[in-house]
Amino acid sequence: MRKAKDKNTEELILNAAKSIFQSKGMDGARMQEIADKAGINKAMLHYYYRSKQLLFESVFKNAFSLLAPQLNAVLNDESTIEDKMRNFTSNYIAFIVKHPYLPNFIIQELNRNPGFIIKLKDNPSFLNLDKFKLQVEQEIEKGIIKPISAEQLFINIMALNIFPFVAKPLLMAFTDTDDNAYSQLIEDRKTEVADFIINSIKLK
Amino acid sequence: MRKAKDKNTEELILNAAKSIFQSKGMDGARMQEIADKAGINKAMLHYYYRSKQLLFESVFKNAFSLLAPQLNAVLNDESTIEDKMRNFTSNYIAFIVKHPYLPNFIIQELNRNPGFIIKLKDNPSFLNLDKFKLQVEQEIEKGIIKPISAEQLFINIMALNIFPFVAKPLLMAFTDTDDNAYSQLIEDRKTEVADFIINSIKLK
DNA sequence: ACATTTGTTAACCACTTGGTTAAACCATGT
DNA sequence: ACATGGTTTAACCAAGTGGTTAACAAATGT
Repeated sequence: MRKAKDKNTEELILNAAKSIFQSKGMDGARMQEIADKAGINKAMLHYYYRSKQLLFESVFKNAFSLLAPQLNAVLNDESTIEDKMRNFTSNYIAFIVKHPYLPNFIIQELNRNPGFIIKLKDNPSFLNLDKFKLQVEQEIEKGIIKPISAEQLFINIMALNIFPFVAKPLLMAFTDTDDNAYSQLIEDRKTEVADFIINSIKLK
Repeated sequence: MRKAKDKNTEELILNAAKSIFQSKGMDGARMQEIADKAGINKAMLHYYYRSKQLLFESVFKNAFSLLAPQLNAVLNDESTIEDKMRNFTSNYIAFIVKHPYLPNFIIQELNRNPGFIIKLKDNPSFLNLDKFKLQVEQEIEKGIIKPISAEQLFINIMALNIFPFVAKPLLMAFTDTDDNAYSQLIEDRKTEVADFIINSIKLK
């Protein structure tokens, strides 16, 4: 029974920590609150993760390893850029709808501690734009899409997909929508964003 | 001499608070650190602003009142949508380059406390999309631009302009650029973003 | 000149913070 | 039965935290 119990508590802590860290950030989170949420004693947090910093890093790496691979999968598959866009926006928005705190959490904590990403870059499964870059250049040469820097295109894709989640309260106020209406806006973006990008870069 | 000294200290505090709050957020900021940065005693912070919360709100409102009016000015002027795009992206990116912490600060703190924006919405100078919405509908009807919801277009504009600042560490890692190269990418976006939007929505 | 108001300081305070400790608990192997 | 190992707990701790206080300094009004 020992191993089962171990994993249970450890996971209990990690889930509670994820929930608290992602909604309140490293600075706003309290170890006691995480312990309460996990339904265990505060000392257990330190027993399993030694310190707040290490517990936080576990949560962060966990979150990052959810967000990044999907990017890689799409960017490196064999479909055309147009198909990539339709595939990606639809899948990615659906994914973030299920994990709405994730992008903001990662962005916020990377801003708090930019050096943090250096460790992640060493990981060989870290996102690599080379293949996508090559494809963009080839499609430009073939006259399929208009000239554009692959980096700029990539930034645009990320911006259009992720920003509406990160800036939700601001955009809700500016567009004067309530929660339901905003969810509908997001839902519409699953195709809107792809259309917007393709319209912009495709040569007819 | 009293008034001059008052304003001096008060402003000293506000500037120090702005700097600390914008880089560390409400939770990460320490009153002592703000006092040190302002070169005054910690008690002065409370003498002038009563509490951390009130000092923070002063900084926040101050920051917000910098970011919002420029949006309003562009959205409500008389130029065509194409001109608006070129004008806006160029001006707004130049503005944020000068205040790089601003968007992230506002977005982060609004996520921490979404109810916070309700107070701001009451302000009559708060951003209003009605005129822009009308213009979009008119240009669609005239066959100048393709059909698109004004809200979606607005979100796209905001996303393309602001996201590269908010997600800078992440995008630097993904595009594998250093600080200089990234600044150049941003610089290029002053025209790139407008082109991207106009290409997408303009009918030829 | 002097009383009053405003600005500034150092010392202090109650409370919260992340983290520790020593003792208890409990499943297991012998 | 009992020793052993990891697991869990309550109580504790030092270092901060935002905030207060009482005394002092400086300017102002009369």
